[in-house]
Amino acid sequence: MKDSNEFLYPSQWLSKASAGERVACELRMRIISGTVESGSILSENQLASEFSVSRSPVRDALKALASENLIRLERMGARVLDITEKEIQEMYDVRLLIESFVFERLVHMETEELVKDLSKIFEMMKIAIQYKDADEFSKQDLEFHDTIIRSIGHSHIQMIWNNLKPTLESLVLLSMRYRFEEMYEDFERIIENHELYIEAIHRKDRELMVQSLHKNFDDVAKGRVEELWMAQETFTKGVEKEDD
Amino acid sequence: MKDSNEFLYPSQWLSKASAGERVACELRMRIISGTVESGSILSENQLASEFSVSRSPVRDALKALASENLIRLERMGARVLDITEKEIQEMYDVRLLIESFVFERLVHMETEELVKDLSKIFEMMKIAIQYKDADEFSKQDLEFHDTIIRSIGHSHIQMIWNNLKPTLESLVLLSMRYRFEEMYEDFERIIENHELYIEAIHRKDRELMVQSLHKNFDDVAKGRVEELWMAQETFTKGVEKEDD
DNA sequence: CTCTGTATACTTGTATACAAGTAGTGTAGT
DNA sequence: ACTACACTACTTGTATACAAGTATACAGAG
Repeated sequence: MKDSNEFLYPSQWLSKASAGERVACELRMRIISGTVESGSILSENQLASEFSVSRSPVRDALKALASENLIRLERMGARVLDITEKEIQEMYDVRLLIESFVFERLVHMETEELVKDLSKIFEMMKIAIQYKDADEFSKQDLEFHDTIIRSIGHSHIQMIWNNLKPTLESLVLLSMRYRFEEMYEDFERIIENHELYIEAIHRKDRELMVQSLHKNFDDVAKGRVEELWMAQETFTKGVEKEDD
Repeated sequence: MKDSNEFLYPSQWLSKASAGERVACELRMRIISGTVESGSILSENQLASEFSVSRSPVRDALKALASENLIRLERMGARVLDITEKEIQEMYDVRLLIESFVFERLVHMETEELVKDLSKIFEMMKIAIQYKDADEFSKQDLEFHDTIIRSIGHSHIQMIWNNLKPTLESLVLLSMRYRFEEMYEDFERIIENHELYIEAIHRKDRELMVQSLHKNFDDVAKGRVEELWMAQETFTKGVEKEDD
């Protein structure tokens, strides 16, 4: 019964996805979780046979992962890059850069609609926690930030976010699965932070925004990377429990 | 003799490029210059036959352009998005965001090597102006900023820049070709600004940095978009004069 | 005339085939 | 033992083939 699902990425999320996207999502999870170790060389043919698809979708996937800086396309094969503390910090930098920019815009905008949308997502996050559904929670968490960023209608900021999002999605998925298993009490705080976040947007309180922003970032990755990497076996096990 | 080169993108720059990159670069120039108008639908087959390649490289190119927000991949065909004043302003936002971040890092770094590298590029820019080589000047201008951004070794900031760079390259190419023809006197000021830029980095003078940063941005696109679009015929004519 | 079904000519995504180039291996000659 | 050369195994990039899906136009039923 253990072999029911060998994939790290939630298969339900891929219902409408092409083979290329499937390969990309799964490969991304494996790279970020460390299931495929950094430094190893991936070849198109090898991946094609591993995922039982042709080289075309694999090529698409590799291009996508390369643009996310998870692999580097070399003359022969694609080298898996490692995700160090530095990489995480860099993503943190970019998120801070983006969301600070977004906030600055939000202060001068009508945010009523946004706050309503965020509240809805917030409620769904709470439900996901109640039902201990790490994947659903992760999805809503990403959707939360996506909604905020989308709201200012800045296509180039959106582009940056869109490029960062897949990697972040993987990180959040892995992190949340781990914490549902091992640090369930974390979620009380996570929920509080999101509530604070909404409140900050509602009140257009820049100080509060930055504060909750930092707290939120800390919750996802910062300072937790090591225990994240230490717990790979939890990630791989954690996949099977979602299907209730 | 007018048909010697129907391409907008400098063909010499593509010597080591794959067919996919060629298509992407040329198509990008056509979109940004307005040669293919916004709203029109590009199909893979049509482009394949137009560029005399197969669909595979065309697909690569379309994916690249989609990630740069120049086209949107729809169910049937790829819709060319238009580059309005708003888009230009957005790119300006991102550049300001990136380079401000970079500067903040540079202030705490050893910049001697960087200043030397920039000085070299600066000299080459001056030569390019002397020889009225708009394409070479554009290349060096891009290389100038690339060098600055690369110097802080921040892979995610680099990613953002790498995604922005192709579009910017096209914009700069078109802008510079136009100005070599019509506004040659501009270059004195452009050169001054770059000198200021180097000086700012050398002295680690944040105020001067921001100042030259703004001046530099203004030089590329801001406030000049309209005359840029008005002068499409100059762009298309301007291609043939470079090959001396 | 309007609505509905269907034929057609597109589209995309995937699979496969092929050409050209590169790393690594082994072997022959010194 | 060591160098030179060629041969094999891969690699990538491109071309082509095919399956499945979708928009358009047109014809026939109401």
